[in-house]
Amino acid sequence: MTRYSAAEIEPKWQEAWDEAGIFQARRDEAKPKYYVLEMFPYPSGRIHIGHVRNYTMGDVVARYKRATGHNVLHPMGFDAFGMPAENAAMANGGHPKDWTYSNIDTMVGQMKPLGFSLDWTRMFATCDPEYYGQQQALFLDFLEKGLVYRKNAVVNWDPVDMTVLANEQVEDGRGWRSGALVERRELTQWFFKISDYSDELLSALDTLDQWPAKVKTMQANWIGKSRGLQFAFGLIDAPHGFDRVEVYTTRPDTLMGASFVGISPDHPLAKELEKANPEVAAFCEKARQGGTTEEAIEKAEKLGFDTGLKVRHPFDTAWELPVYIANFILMDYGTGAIFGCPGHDERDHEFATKYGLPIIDTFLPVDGDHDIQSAPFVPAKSEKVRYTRLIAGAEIQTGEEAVNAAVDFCEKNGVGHGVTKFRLRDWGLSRQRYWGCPIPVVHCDACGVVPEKKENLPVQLPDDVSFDIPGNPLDRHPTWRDCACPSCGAPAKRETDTMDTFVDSSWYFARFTAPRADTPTVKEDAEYWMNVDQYIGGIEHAILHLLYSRFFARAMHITGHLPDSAKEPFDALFTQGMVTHAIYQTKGKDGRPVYHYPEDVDLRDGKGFLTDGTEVEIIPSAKMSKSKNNVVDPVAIISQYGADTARWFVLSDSPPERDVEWTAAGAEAASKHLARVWRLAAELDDTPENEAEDTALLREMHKAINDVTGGIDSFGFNASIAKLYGFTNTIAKSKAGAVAKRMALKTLAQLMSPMTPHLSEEVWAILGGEGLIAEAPWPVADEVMLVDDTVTLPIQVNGKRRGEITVPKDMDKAEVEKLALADEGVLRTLDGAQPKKVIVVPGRIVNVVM
RNA sequence: GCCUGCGUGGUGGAAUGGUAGACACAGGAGACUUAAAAUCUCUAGGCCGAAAGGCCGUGCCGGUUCGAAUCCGGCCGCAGGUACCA
Repeated sequence: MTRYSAAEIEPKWQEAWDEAGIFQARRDEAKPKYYVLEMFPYPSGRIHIGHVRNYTMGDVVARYKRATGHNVLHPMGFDAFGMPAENAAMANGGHPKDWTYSNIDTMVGQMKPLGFSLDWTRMFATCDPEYYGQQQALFLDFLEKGLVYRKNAVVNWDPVDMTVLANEQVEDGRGWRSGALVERRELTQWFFKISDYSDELLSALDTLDQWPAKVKTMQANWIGKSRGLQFAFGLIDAPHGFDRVEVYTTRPDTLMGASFVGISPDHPLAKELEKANPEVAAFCEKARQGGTTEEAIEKAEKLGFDTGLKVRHPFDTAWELPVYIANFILMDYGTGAIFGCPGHDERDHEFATKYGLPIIDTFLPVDGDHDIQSAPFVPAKSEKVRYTRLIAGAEIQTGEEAVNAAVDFCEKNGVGHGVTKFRLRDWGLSRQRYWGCPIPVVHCDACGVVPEKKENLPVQLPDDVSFDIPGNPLDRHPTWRDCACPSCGAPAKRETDTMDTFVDSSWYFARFTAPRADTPTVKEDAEYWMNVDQYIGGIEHAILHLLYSRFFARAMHITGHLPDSAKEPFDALFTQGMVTHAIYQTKGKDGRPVYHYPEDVDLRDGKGFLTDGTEVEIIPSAKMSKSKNNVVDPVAIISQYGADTARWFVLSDSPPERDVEWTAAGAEAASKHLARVWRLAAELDDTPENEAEDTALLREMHKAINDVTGGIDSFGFNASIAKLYGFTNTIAKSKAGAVAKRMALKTLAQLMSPMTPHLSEEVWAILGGEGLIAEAPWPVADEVMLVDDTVTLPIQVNGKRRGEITVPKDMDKAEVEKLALADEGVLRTLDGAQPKKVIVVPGRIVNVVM
């Protein structure tokens, strides 16, 4: 070989690793274990550059940990259930199963050439009956322990297609296929009791010291612990059985600013009024229109309906407040009823202004005024304010203090009681869809809801289904539903709801420890491999997936499937940024957006055109998403430059946690650099030794070991790569002898090996390294070689740099000050003036203040 | 709407209280070559200046500090999440 050829060396070394079987994980008590896991992909069809970035990061960690003596588990699988497979079946015919497994084949075929150090023998897809059967077993165990139950909850209902829609399928309040106005409709659904663990899931965040602070903050806010007052307003002239309206408020201190009571359209009182009053019924119907997302509800126009009913204010029985039905109050939150305080709440202010309700202040800025009529006064709860209509506590106090005082006061006076509530709701897992894990229960006329027997698991999905009409094919399957009641044996019907795909991804990390076992986990394997030492995935999973997994680990512990120590299953978390790309969109005949692949769009002068000349609308920087067609296929880069170049390239430049707008500029340069490293090794001559040059090179080598290792340890792969560029330049320019250079190059190959494993093996072999570099121990920096004797200090005058001095590392402050004041640039700037003060920060800087 | 981040040259980015722009891309100049490719060398934030040097500069406005890209307050823009996309 006369030049670097990725095509020649990469398959060769992949074979060598395979033959040595070094990536197959086996329990070995003699070594510390290390479990590194990247969030497994959805099999959308082809891998995209974001996957390459994600899995390369994981592979760097896996290879580095292997080199530092760890017994590494690094598995891969597929999150294979979900809507896109059904959408594909609807759009193009075919079966979700075929579509999914064929995608998995393609993606595995694309991943293997990248040379990831994965234990492929552990691979599974969540749609394998072997996997989801064990998930059904978990479900039954959870059910037995009271962790699962049924209740009503709202879904997006498409009244034309007569089907439940996912939030994604609701566009501007209308069904994506029918175009009909979506309504919120109640359905009986299965729930996990995650809310029982709210407090624990919140407080345990403090123990996750290797998680990003932002993820913990997001989860804490999501769980949303609040202290408030629950009390009842007495209704005047209420319908029979409705003499009270129970409300919950986090701001009881503003009770004297109340101007109305609002109830949800799904509140029992609203439903009662609806029966007798067609006007109420019409309003409630309108109020139920639109999707179920928090965003849709919050952003919708605030609508209210005055029921004509009044309640008495608890502290002034002569004070009557009107009762409104309002579309922004959800039955799922709190009690489904609120009191409105327009003076100190944006939403209530908007509502009061619209319906001409009074706006009353209860507190104002400590010194100053605030025009409460034109805008609400909403300071942070921690800020001190001056109360004008005080319930309890000091006149001037923080909102927080006032809330506590008000709760105490109300309790003493028999107006309700203080309660702690959480925003976190129970996890609805029912999906009215085919391509998911069947919920293993049976509905029997005599026995009710009966769990399926474990020996009958898995409850398998039937293959003979069609997607030509909307709705759940399991509901209309002629025979699949029919079964015998596991309890009494009478004919019964299977549950046709399947599980949310978040269930599938909430325990796959545990399954990887024993992927073929005939129980969900195996004690010895779970105890040995858990926890995941390093979990790596997208920030988009910061809340739901991670919170659900934390709950699941607890539930699996309770049901005996995970040890107590695995209740927090991910020791360290790293959230890598997303790879974003512009979306190219045109409008179809029906006015709906049509998305175009980047490779089909010509960019000229900031505008994009299709091959037929049509201009496309460019939506900048969005998460790569199959449904938006803004994905970039890495195959072109891999086939042109090889896997190592692709790996090196996705790690260079951008810090791993940051989002990157994808651009292929620079792949060429990455490839050139790898070729250069290869050439340095291949063309190593036999220059005789030269002590000064050799030592200088070896010093740089130890610094490189130190810096590159530090970069990998802290997920600063871009920083490691910058150092590796620098070290390569140093070697190339060095006049050192062949012995020192060989040592430096072998070290360079090792330091690069987590990123560019194939090239590193090749260079290692060329230089006569022993065995596989993948099995060589990681180099260790010699502390002595890292220390420089002198240091260059910048000298500032009034914070502006005017010169620099080079001094011995440990020179004392007074001496440094003297030299600094003698500096030419300093003297020129001082221009004879006496410095007022000189600040010397040893080893860092000198600042002269004049 | 709400929660969480992010914003630095033509571009990706470095610097987490101490020399702003490391390293790299694109650019410019040059060497080698008949030529090209490959490789190598130099250059490079903006403005003024022949140079020495000076002034300005990290989304915008203000503050703290001897010193702020970094800390604090307000604003603008972008991204992620918002419980049925995964």
